Amino acid sequence: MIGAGGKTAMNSASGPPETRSERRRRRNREALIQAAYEIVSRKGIDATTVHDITERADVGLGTAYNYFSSKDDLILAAIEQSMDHLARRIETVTDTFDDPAQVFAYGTRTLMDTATTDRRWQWLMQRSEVIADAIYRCFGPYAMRDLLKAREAGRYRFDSAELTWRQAAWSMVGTSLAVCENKLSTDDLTEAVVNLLCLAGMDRAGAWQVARRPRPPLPAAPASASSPTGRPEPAR
Amino acid sequence: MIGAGGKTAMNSASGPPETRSERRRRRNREALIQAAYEIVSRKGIDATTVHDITERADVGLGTAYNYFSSKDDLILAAIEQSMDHLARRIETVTDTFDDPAQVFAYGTRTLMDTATTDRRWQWLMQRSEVIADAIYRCFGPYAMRDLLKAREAGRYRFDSAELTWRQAAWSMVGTSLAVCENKLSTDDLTEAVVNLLCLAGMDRAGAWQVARRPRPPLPAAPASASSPTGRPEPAR
DNA sequence: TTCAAAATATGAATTGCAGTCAAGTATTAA
DNA sequence: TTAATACTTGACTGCAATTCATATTTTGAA
Repeated sequence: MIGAGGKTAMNSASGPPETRSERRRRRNREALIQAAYEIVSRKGIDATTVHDITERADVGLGTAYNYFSSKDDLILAAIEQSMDHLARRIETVTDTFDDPAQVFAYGTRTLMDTATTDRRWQWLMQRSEVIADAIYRCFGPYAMRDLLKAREAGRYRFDSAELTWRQAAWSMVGTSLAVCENKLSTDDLTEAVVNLLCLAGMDRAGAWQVARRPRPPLPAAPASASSPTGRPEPAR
Repeated sequence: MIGAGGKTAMNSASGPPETRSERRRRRNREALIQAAYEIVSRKGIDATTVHDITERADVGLGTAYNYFSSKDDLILAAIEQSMDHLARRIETVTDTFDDPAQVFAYGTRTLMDTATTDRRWQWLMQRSEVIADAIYRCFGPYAMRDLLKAREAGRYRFDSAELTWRQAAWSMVGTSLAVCENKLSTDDLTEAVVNLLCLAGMDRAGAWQVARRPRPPLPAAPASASSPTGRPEPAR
């Protein structure tokens, strides 16, 4: 599982005990999401067939449609789970920051680093309309909270957090995609963060100052969601 | 034709006279692009089939593949032509501006207005990874020139025009898409422009001042590239 | 003007995949 | 034990992109 196994762990504590069939349903659903994530990571969204996924999840083809309304729906669930997981890992680091302006800066930078470094994310970048929206939704609650905190602290100066975050999310996708396609270098990411901080209303000097601070590493990811680096294979 | 018929007009002035077959090739190519544009405008990219396009262009199905390597390639050509046309129309307006900071502001605002208002563009937003890249490339030469001019004039303050424009292009797509999907209102576009001006290094007060200036209308579009407004029909 | 080689055009056939559904299997509750 | 219900399954359907063998047009040399 990717997104930390919430349900499994909570079972003993709360909720009605699962029946056999509930257990099977949950297993199937999770297996499908996990399989989808693995195959997409390897081949990219377009080259992944529903058959690939169900085969890997070891269920019948039709079963996928008992849980998800379409191939895209299934893959989206996998993407969201992985984003959710990343958001939590980022949170454990930014929780230790003193400067509220640095929280958003670290988050956006780490997101772009991951998108351009992790083989799994690189494929996703190709279908950017899906990704951008997923980023907006999955990281949105964290990001907007961080934006607002920094504004209250007088570090940022924007009008609508929602609009600012939407623009930031899309620009991150554009920037990351460009890095994946070697149109930008990894070094440009610092400047990209600077621009985002300006978008959020910092002055340029202050933005450079924040963006240049050393970045503590993320906590290690659990095995099934680890972050292999390198180029995806040229499948399809 | 959409993107102003360069070749046709130049013929009498320069270049070797076209042979019959060159003329036919050009006619076919243009007919395909025009047909692609019309059908996509009506039904959206996904619901448009190559068959639709060749039928409308009045050529055989296979002919499309003599000119374009794939459906996407063909549709991309149509999109680029229409963007090129819009860029020129914008240029005729911004040529009259005195404040260099206003040129980029007008361009980005008009682009988003068009994307959210013109039925033809609304469909394109659905495939945003295609659009964002096309915007980056087609409007890039104009946009980066305008960015640099404004920086020289001391109105903007960014580091790399390329990066700034890339981020701006993607955020415009994200913003426009959100407006198309009624997640943002048209009124938010002014603020979106303000944020973009901040991205380019203006201070917020100055940005609001520029973004609020009255915007002269675009020159009327030629018939084949006119801008019908309203929602696209819910095809597919 | 004639003709054959080269360039194009054409649409029927191929290919490949998303999604459906009738039939089979497991689970539940009485 | 059994009937009803819920879920699983993979062969099948439908559709659209792309290919390719054949037909047509164009060209230039004789």
